[in-house]
Order: sequence, then structure tokens, then C-alpha cells
Amino acid sequence: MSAQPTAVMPSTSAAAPRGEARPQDRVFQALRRDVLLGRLRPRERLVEEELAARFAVGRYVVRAALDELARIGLVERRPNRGVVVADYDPSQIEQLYEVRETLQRAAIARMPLPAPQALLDELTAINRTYAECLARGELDEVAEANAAFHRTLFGACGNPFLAAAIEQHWEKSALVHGYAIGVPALAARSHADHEAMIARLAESDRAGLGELCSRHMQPSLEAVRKTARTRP
Amino acid sequence: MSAQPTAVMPSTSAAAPRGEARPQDRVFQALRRDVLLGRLRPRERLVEEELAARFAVGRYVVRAALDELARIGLVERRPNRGVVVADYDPSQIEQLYEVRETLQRAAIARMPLPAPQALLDELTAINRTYAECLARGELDEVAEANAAFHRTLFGACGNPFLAAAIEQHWEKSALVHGYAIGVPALAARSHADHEAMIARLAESDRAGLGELCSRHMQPSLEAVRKTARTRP
DNA sequence: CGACTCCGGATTGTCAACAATCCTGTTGAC
DNA sequence: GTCAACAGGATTGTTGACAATCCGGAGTCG
Repeated sequence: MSAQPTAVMPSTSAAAPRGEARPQDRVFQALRRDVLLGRLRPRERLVEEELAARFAVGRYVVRAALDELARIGLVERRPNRGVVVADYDPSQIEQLYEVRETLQRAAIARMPLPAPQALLDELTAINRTYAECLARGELDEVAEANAAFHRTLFGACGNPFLAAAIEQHWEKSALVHGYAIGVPALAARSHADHEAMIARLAESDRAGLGELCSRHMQPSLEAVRKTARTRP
Repeated sequence: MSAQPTAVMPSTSAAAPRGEARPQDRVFQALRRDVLLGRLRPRERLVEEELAARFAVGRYVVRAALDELARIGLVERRPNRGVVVADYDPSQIEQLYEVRETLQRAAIARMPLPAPQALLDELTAINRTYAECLARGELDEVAEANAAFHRTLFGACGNPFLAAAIEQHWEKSALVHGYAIGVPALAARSHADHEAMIARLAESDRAGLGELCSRHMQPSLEAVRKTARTRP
């Protein structure tokens, strides 16, 4: 009885597509946005009791949310010493991007082509949302659309574990993306890149897509390098 | 003040090299071994209160340990429905191994060669421990030495994020390794493979090391395939 | 004058009890 | 006989209070 081997999918993040009414998810999302939009700065300390008061919730919930944030690498837990917002130095960001490029190239190499029309349509729709929100200046929504585009694109590689690894490292470098989106020129170029990616996908140009995705990561990486030179 | 940009290293697991006296780490390790050595079977349910009684500890500690186990993918949490031991079906294991191979090849491609003598010595020492524990039939220690070998080898790739990703996926497939170690022929072959890897490393044979590492993963994968055919 | 020790405040780690949720076996109607 | 609603028990989610730990500064000794 009950020998049904139900598959255990790799759970990338807590982003279930449903109601999301759990209090700890609400706190998690709020803190995540605070970090990504710069309201909480790197190396800034997060005190559990303050957050519990701010969100009108028990400290246990805050704790669970912080655990989740630590899991995806946005904050760091020091045992008995609390939680601080993660602060990657430039060389670490270079290393992180190196891994991301490796994973993305692997995903593109394994992606079934030609891509189904449904995928192209979905990506096109997401990128339209991206442009619309950008025009309205809703940076928060732009970031979400940007994430959705990459999640959908690399989720189509056919290997859930690979897709999960890509998303995981995307989250880790989310701080950098957040910065890049804030610069209008970079955001506009990003939108154009996305369109080009859809075109490569439509014409089954695997090599071109790989190159495009790798170059797509360069501008924000370059911005980090420049900032590093300015503030050594 | 305190603008020192202390590096935030990617924290792969809670395996700090120190005392490890935290109760939740003790429970975590104990449960981890139970899963890896087969004392807890796939799809088996883990009830918090039972574990709390067994380890003479509060339910909170069990909860934290289970969270950690879920984080590395050995158990699965279903909200409001408890946790069960993870159960990957054969096709998922194939996908997991595909990602592992991709990551390992990337690590080998970036590994600084020639390898420092200290690394060769460390790997040799670990592999000796492997053989000794295998001879004594201490499977638990064999598994630990096996993990240490791979952690040390791929940790030398120079990119902590890449090393962390490799270790993370190693943990996810730990169940498969545990099975392979239990088969004497496979365990012996594994030891020989490790020696060959050290040799390739010593002579800076990058391509040979890559091939060797990929082939090194095949036997346990093949065992999974066979088991799948036997029990469909 | 510098280094060491010890104490106080702040913060995290843990516990036991309470509330919400889910699964199971039973009952009743169609 | 089958299906749906319903209670009962079991299990997880959450809370507030208590204990353990760590950081910083006052005080003391060399």
C-alpha cells in the first residue's frame, strides 16, 4: 500500500505558485526586497527582535525567514552573533559569475531545440512586462520580470537540477542585478538582449544563444569592476 | 568605522572544522548518517516528537536539524505535513549526475596546475584512511573519507562557489554513494580510481583527470540503472 | 601606560505549552 | 454499495518566557 514512488523534485526556493499566506514567507519576501533594493546595506546587522516588532510577528517567524535568506545567500549567519547582510567583494563576484556562465552554457547545450512555441510566447510576454514596468519606473517589478525571464529560459533546459543550480546562483548575485536595473542604459540594453535571445531560440541558433547569454552578463560585471576601482 | 569588507564565504554546509558542540548539529549528523546508511528508508516519515524523545532534546532542535537536512536535499518538507526521507527516482539521479559531471569538469578545467605538493599529500593521506577503514569494515568512516577526498580535490579548483556547488550536489547524491560503498568490488575500484586521480594531478594531465573523474561516477550510476530494471 | 580580568547589557539559542492544520476512520444519506 | 460530510486523534506551526553566549567597557595589576 502507498508504494507510489512520488517524485521528489529539487525545491529551488520557497516560491510556490500558490497563495503564499505563511507569515514567514511574507517576512522573507519583505526582507529580500529590502536587501535587493538597497534599503538594507551590506554588512548591516539584522536584529531578530527589531524585525519581530516591525512585522508584528513572533521572533520564531523572523528566525525562519532569516534562515531562508541565509540559505539563498543574501545574509550570513554567525552562530551566536546574529545575522548580517551579505557583502561580496569584487573578486567573489567574478567567481560567482564564472560559475553562472558555466551553468548557463551547460543549460543551453542541453536545451531541446527547436524550442516549443509556448516557450517563445511566454518569454516574449515576460519581456513585454519588463519593458512596461521599466517605462513606468516600477523597478521592483522590473527586477521580478528580469528574474522570471531567466528562470523561464534556463528552466527549459530539461534538467530540473541544473535549472535549480542556475536559479540559486542567480539569487546569490541578485544584489548586482538590482544595481544594474537601476541604471536606465543597462536596463534598456538588457531588454534588447532578451529579445535577441528569443530570436536565437526561435531559429535554433544554440551557439549564438550561448554567446549572447555570456555577453549579457558582462555589463553588470563591468559595473562592479568600475565601482571596485573607484572605491578600493 | 568598521568598514572592513570582511569576505562572506559561500557557506556550503554547517560543517565548521571546530568543536561542533551545538545540539542541532549533533542531531543533524545523526540523522544524516541514518539516512545515508539506510537505517532510514526513502519515503519514510520523520516525526518531530519521536526524534525529540530519541535524542533527549527539544522539538525546536529537531526542527532546525530537519531544516538543515531539507536544505541539502536529504529530506523533503511538506508544509503542515511533516518531512519524509528523499526518494529520487532513477531518471532524477541521471539528471543529478549530469549536473555533477558538468560541475566537476568545470572545476578540473580551472584547477591550477601543477598541483602543490601539499594537495597531493593530503589526498594521498585521505585515500590511505579510506583503504584502512574499508579493510576494517568501518563503512561509516569509509563514506566520510570518500567525501573528504572529493571535497579536497574539487576544493582546489580555486573558485569557492564552484567548489560549494560541487559539494552541494555531492550531498544530494550521497544516498547513491552510500550504496556503492557497501559493495566491496565498487569500493575497491573507487580506491584505485582515487590513486589514479592523484597520479594525473601529479603529472598535470588535466584531460586525463577529467576523463577519470567522469568514469569514476559511472559504476554507482550503473548500479542504479540495474536496480531500476530489477524493480520497475 | 599597557594588558588582563571581570562584570553588565544586549542578543541569540532553547524550551514547554498553545493554536492551527491535516489525515483517518466512522457515520449517514442517496 | 458508493459517496460525502464529520468528528477524533495525531502532527506541525507559533508564541512567549527562560537560559546560554558574546561583546564592550570599567577596574586593576604589572
